[in-house]
Amino acid sequence: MTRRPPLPPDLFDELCPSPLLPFRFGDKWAPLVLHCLADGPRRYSELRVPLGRVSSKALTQSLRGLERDGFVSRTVYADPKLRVEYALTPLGRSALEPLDAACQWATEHWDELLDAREGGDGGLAAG
Amino acid sequence: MTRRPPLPPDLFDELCPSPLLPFRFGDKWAPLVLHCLADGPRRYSELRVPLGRVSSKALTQSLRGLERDGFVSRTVYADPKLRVEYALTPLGRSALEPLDAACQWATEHWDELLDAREGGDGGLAAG
DNA sequence: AAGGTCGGTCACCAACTGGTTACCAAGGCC
DNA sequence: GGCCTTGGTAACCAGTTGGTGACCGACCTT
Repeated sequence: MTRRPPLPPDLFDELCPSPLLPFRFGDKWAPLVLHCLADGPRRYSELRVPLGRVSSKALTQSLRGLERDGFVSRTVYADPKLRVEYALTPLGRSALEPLDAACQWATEHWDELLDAREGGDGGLAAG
Repeated sequence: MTRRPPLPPDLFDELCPSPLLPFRFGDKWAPLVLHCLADGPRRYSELRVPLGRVSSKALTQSLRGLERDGFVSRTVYADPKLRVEYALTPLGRSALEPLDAACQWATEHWDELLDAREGGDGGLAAG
């Protein structure tokens, strides 16, 4: 297992468009999970760090959904002790492209999105 | 007003990835609405045709959300009689790019998506 | 005058989403 | 032995989403 830096707790800070952009990929946490897996497999407990407010139930749900739909693979290692790793499948990796495109679009039009929201009730459509 | 063909009732047939793709843009109907507006303004009743199963309430909700977030504009004409037209704003038009990218991705990976779903319980994550 | 179309609103309701809390077994550490 | 970590599951509950059906005024046609 290559040594990669752990996922920082502030990976998704308040200004990151990912959680707020009007695109949804799967459920609430799915796009963030995919993003977390972009640079290699991660363990369940690793994923919880940057997501912060995710409950174990919600994360499990997201992961099960992503696994069921073929975006991530789940591998259990019992080497010396229990370890579960989630990794992107080729399908999941290919999905990062449109996901990133959506994220980049949101970043580019962030100001317009905020302008439109001002004077409204403060929520993106279903977002 | 240029003469454009009316929206066909079968615009979104069962095999069209739009309604099933795991990306969500706003609420359930929003991406379809945006797609319907791609080639020019449409009236409320025009939009109901291709959407088919949408209730007036749901369509209104979608449109209100898209309007609030700056994706579409709503214009009321009382010329001789009441007419309400919805049109894409520049922001809404720009959003078609990542939306189409997502749709194209889903089309390209349609087989894989179906394969993954077989043997599952038949639903895309939150889709 | 009667009925249809247009563009909705309102009340009600069922299903789904997602959060909280408690709980669990297996293994490691002190 | 006792507690922590890991990777969850189960029960409960509140909020949101979205469907149905009734209804509405303004306008047009017959």
